[in-house]
Amino acid sequence: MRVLSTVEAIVESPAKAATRRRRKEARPGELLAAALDLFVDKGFSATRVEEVALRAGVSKGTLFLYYPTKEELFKAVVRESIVGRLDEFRSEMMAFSGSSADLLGFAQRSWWERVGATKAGAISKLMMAEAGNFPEIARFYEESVVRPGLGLIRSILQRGIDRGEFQIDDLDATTHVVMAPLIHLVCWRHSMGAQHGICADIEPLPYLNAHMKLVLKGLAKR
Amino acid sequence: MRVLSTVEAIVESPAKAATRRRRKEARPGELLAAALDLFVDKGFSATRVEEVALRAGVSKGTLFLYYPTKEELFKAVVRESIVGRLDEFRSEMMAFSGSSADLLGFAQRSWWERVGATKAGAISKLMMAEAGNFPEIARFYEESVVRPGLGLIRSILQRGIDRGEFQIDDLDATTHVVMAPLIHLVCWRHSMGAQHGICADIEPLPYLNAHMKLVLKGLAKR
Amino acid sequence: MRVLSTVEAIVESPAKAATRRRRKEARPGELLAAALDLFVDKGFSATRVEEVALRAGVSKGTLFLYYPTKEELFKAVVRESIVGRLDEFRSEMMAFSGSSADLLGFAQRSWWERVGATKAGAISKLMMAEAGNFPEIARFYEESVVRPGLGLIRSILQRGIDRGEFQIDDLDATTHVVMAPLIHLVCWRHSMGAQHGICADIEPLPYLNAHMKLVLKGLAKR
Amino acid sequence: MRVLSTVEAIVESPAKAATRRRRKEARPGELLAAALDLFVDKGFSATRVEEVALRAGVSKGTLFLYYPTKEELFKAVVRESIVGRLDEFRSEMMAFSGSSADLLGFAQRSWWERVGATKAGAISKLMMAEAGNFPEIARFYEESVVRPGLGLIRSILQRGIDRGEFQIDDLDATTHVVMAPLIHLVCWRHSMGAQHGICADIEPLPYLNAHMKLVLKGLAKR
DNA sequence: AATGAATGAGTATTCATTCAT
DNA sequence: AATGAATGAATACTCATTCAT
Repeated sequence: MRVLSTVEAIVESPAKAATRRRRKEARPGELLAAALDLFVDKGFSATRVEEVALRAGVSKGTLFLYYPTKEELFKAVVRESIVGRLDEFRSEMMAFSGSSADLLGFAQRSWWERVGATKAGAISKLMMAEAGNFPEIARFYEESVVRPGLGLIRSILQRGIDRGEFQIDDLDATTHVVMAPLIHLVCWRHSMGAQHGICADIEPLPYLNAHMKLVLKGLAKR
Repeated sequence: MRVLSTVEAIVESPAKAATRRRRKEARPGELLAAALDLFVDKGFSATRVEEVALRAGVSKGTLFLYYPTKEELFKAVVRESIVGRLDEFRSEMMAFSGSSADLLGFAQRSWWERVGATKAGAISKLMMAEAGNFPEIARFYEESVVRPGLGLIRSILQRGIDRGEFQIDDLDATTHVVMAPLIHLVCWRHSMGAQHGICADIEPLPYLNAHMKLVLKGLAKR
Repeated sequence: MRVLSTVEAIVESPAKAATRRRRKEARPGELLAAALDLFVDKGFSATRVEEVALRAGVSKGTLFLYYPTKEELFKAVVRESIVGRLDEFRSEMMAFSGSSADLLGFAQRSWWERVGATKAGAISKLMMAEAGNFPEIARFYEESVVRPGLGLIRSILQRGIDRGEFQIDDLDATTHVVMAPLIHLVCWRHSMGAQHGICADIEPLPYLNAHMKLVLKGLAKR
Repeated sequence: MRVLSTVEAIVESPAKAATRRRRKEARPGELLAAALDLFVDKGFSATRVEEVALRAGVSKGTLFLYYPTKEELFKAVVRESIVGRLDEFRSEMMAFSGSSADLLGFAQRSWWERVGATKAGAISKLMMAEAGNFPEIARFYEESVVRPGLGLIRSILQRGIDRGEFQIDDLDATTHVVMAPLIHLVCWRHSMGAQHGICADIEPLPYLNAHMKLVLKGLAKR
């Protein structure tokens, strides 16, 4: 038995409604962030959905309102952490006008700042660990992340060859070799390296510098 | 300390006893081999102990006779797959008298043939995936594999510097960078690459060649 | 007892208010109709309240505004589907002046047309299925449907005996036997018979004819 | 550290082994009996598998050792309670040499004693309640129980016609009508009738007598 | 009154582990 | 030592019910 004052009726109602709506729109993001943290940390199976929900500040039931199964949640995490990032990169590369060596260095730093050093970087380790159990996701990941990523590096190397800057015998294999230390870095940081005080982590900046130095000298014509 | 009843003592023939003893001694190895396969393939949680037992040709109960928990089984798998290979390497390296470039190439090939291409190589992927859930075993792995492995590479690089063959600014970081593509190769082969028909695998030999070419040129003095 | 705010009072037009009131009065009926359909079809447990709400065109929350629990909804469905039909029958029977055989045939057809063939007929199947879980409602059903129904048939049979038309040894048992095929018909139609293409349904009219023929010949004096 | 005496080794071991084996062979039956009780009583959904297990004197997990899902358990209950019974009947009917009226009476009594009055009788009610949720089981039930059952009655009626004992217009419809009171009896006894002190049950023997009397008179030639 | 987002108790099912034989 | 039947804790997912708007 509640009597609304005219003031309440006008002012309070829309405000509250807005709050609710804002929560609802924020939920998926909050859930994905929580899930990303936990999946990366403990792996897929060892993560309990209830934990994810609690970390996102909602109840178990609410999670299932947004993602119908744990597996779908996992897929959404992978998708969300990556989509769009790569297109961004590609257009930047296209616009680059300096030497191919500089372009490669620029690409490496961009990747590190926008992916490798962020939570999204952990996805690589996650996929490494769970690909065997989720062929469907593995395919999705390879199509939408791995292949485009390799393609990007390959196109830089090709550009270097075309401009007479790089000398490369086996382009495909070399593409993999150039990318490998980057993947390795994020995998390490989110597995062994995450065991602080137990395993030594890799210092990213010196590592990235050494990587670029080695690669550029290794690729250089002459 | 169990005393055989006369009935058992009479019934059991010497031949049978010998067979059984041989089986018994082989058991742990069979179990570890089966477990390694499955752990590498599916990860720790997704592997059911019954599957391991079945693949090893024994019953579930028998497995627990040898390894009191699934975690202990996992640790035993990692431990067993690692022992002693590196000392072998080290003494070979010590004895090597050619150029440091040749030594590095030799080390890479030895590693690939004796570790990377074998089941033991899969351990790297397994540790990458499970380090977070097994800190103790991660430490063990770091101490007995990672650190010595890095040490080995580092000593080769140092040898190259000392002999005026290599020019390296940041030795520690470069050591990691040189090793990274090797770890990456085995990780890939046992995760994404294992999804035949779904994800493209890396061709190991061209990849290893490209790796060595890039690294040697990248390290070379002048 | 809620007091409308001035805003609401001003904004809400008389037309809207009327519409809403009409809707509001119609709600319980729409909900019960939807619930009846689903309960009959799928049983109590397998029916989800959300489905009921959806079918009635309201939200889940609204349903609970009218019926505080699913059980109460169920009871309301049964109660509502039963009320008052029998009194109608009774007075028609009282007024009947033909032979008792004709009266029995007339009663059978009336029942079929007004109950058996309608949604209300489905209640028998529902009660058969759920009596064990709803003792209170079973009692209610027995008192307001079964007993009066049997009483009606019984009084027709008694009329036949009194008028020298029927010969019956055990009146109570025979009453049950005469009624049984009718109950069976509706139960069947709403269980096995409803599995179109899977189970053969019973053709009602031939079945009812055969029933009447058998019963009348079986009851006839001589 | 346990020392077996020769006596134990010889005597105890086989005995115990036998006990175990006997238990294992008895399990399915015990589980089905428990499940039948509960399914009949509470319906499929309202029965918890753990209850079934406990009533059978085993743990939840053990039940799933024998039946992989609740639904499979249900199917097994239906199968077990019925299969074979019908073939039994059929051969007895074939061998019958008396009048068709006697044969019908004999069939009715046999059914009652061996099915209707036993737990298996409850299956009819169970199917009535759950057919909508288990089309697969409904089909199985109709094929293996309903159709053969109706066929049996139909063949008796046909025999009566052929021998000039019965006069029947619509054989198919009449078959249903003759069977209906029997199905009704078991449905009633396991739903409304089971609510002792709440709903009046049907007395089976007078009911069956009245049924046979009505049917025989109703079918008789002349 | 109406909504639908949120809740959390409840349940089928899995699987590491135990233990009688 | 070996077996495999039995256990029961753990967990994904459902759904009646609540409640802020």
